[in-house]
Amino acid sequence: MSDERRLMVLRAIVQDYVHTSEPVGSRALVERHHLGVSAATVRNDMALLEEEGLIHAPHTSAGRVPTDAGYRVFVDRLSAIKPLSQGEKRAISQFLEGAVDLDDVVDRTVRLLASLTRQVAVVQYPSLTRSTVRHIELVPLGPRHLMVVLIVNTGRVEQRVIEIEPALSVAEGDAVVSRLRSSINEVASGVPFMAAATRLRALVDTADEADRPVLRTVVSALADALVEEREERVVLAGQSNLARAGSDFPRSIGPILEALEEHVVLLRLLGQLTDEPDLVSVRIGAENPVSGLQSTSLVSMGYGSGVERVASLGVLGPTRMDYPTTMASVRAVARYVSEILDQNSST
Amino acid sequence: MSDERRLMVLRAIVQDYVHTSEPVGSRALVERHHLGVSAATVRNDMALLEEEGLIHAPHTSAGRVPTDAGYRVFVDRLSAIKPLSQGEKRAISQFLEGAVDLDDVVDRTVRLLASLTRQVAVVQYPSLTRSTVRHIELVPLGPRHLMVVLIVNTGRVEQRVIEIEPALSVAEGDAVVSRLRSSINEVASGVPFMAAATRLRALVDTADEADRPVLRTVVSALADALVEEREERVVLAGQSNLARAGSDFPRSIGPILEALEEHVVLLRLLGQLTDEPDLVSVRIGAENPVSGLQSTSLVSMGYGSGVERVASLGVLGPTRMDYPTTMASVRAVARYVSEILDQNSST
DNA sequence: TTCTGGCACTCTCTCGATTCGAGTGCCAAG
DNA sequence: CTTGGCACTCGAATCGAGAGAGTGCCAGAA
Repeated sequence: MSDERRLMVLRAIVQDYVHTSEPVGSRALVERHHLGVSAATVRNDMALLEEEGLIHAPHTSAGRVPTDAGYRVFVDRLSAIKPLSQGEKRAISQFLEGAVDLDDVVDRTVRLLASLTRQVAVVQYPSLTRSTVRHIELVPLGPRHLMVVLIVNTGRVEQRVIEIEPALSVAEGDAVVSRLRSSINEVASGVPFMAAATRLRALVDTADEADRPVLRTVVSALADALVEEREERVVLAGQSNLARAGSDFPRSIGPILEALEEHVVLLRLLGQLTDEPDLVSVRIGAENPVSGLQSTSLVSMGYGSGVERVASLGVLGPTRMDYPTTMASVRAVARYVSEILDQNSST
Repeated sequence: MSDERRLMVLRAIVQDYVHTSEPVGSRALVERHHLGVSAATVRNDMALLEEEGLIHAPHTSAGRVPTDAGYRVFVDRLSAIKPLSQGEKRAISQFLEGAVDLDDVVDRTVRLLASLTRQVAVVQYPSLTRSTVRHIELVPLGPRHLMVVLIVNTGRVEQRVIEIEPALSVAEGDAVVSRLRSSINEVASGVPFMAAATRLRALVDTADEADRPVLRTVVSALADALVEEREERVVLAGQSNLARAGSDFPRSIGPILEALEEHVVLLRLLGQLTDEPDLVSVRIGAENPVSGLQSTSLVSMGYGSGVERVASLGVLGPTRMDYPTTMASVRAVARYVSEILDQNSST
């Protein structure tokens, strides 16, 4: 029995269903795809596919619809990522070139991804876990306040205003601050976050007795910023695309929108990627652990500067989506963003 | 003829309709509200209200529904902002207290507003137009690159990496940078944006001949950041609330979501507030110039530190909304955020 | 004048019955 | 193993009747 053909049939079903969004029957199938067999044969194959749980009939006499498992097989074995046209590639790079800073890169990326795929785009801010400190700046704002600015090699800037005790003297304030600035940068500049945090803590103990109280406050603010979970942010775009595809969702799109507002959950989801680099990951329907997103698929990929993955981006849409093209778009965008970030962080 | 009573009837209609979301008939009206008259009398009043264009019957024999104009009259003349309970106020201030920086304030505000009103919340980032420069920092990143960091009195930080020509010499680089840093801060620190931009440009001409090329680049980057329109950003939350109230929208919620993604348009909308401070502004249905938002109402108010309005925030929902409570929430949140910002910018 | 009760009328919504059609499952023959 | 044929099933669309809610209007009361 032709395993081969059965998979062809599955592929045809997925393609047609994605295209028409209506259950596809045996007759329509043989007409649209020139499988060399008759409708009856296809029906037999369909019965088998249904037994295997790859397709499913909404009711006795309607056509078949792929199940989550069916899409899974399709994605894993029956489709290749469709390469983008030259024009599309150019459009992507042009759109991203113009970004002025990290916020802008992220913003443009998410919009680009949404308009490219006509789905909901999700972009995680480059995470700090692998980042290094580029520079730390201390700015006195008066005798009792100091602004601590942490500049990250990804281009991100993090700042805190701290209150210091005792107050800086007018006479020595500036001198103290520049002393601290240089010793802090000496131990932390160019150092990865985790290491920087421990080194800084060590610095407190070896520092000049007089500087300790202030230094302690500064370091604790920095350590705080270094492990800051808030960094873990996501940006969304294209929510309106959900409404367009509204009929694809069994219940309303409400639960989906709700889930999308739970950024913490989204982050966890994006974090669960298989860690293989340069590989598009697809999570289909109920494979998705988040309630509310069980009728959606998430196509995502890591991106970041250099070889190490820094964060993830992706798109979310109905399980009935055009996987090959969506995957192509996600991959292309992830690569271009990585390039852009590379350029930025090497300057 | 009792003008008075007719307005009472209008108010009752609005209240009932907001409550039940179904057209309200004369019988139900006299039962729920103890107007001292009979249903027939109310019917006569309704006929008049309809002539005036304040209410409208979906079809011959259904109840009446307020028109946009009807809501307008209700908001302007028939309702008072319902004060929040002590507990709600406490909850608001507690929720906002914990914010660590400006991004966090905005983020918390928008979420708070969304969950408080159960509608879509919109918060504009504090605008720079009235802001002053708190400090400008130059950080050398190598011989040919310099990071310019602009710190604003609202707590916002803006940064740019620039390429300089000619390259800084290893020997003199640091000296040049600190010379520039101090002269720049001398003219720009504490100065409002517009003034700072012109002063900086003037500085280029009076500066030491040798420093000019670098200074020119720095100043142009700063001027760029100072007028930067990108500052004009909005943050949204609570989109899922649209789905919940989905039946209130004639067409789907798609167009609304689309409109919400056009941040530029939203900003214009928020900017069109009546400028009276401390006053909640309401734009109802078709009063709203944006296509796609014509079946929604926007309740907004300015906020900001000090007396001057810095930006706006608000909520967007179906025209059929509970105006008194929504207005109360918006006002309360706007006030608290202003307070928070006040505290921050005075440090 | 203004209000009220009564009554005929209109329109939507719901329900059930009927019909139609697409698609299946199965079978017997190629 | 494939194919054509055929009976069967079940949802979707159509139609009509009936119910119900609400109005508009009128004539009489206050």
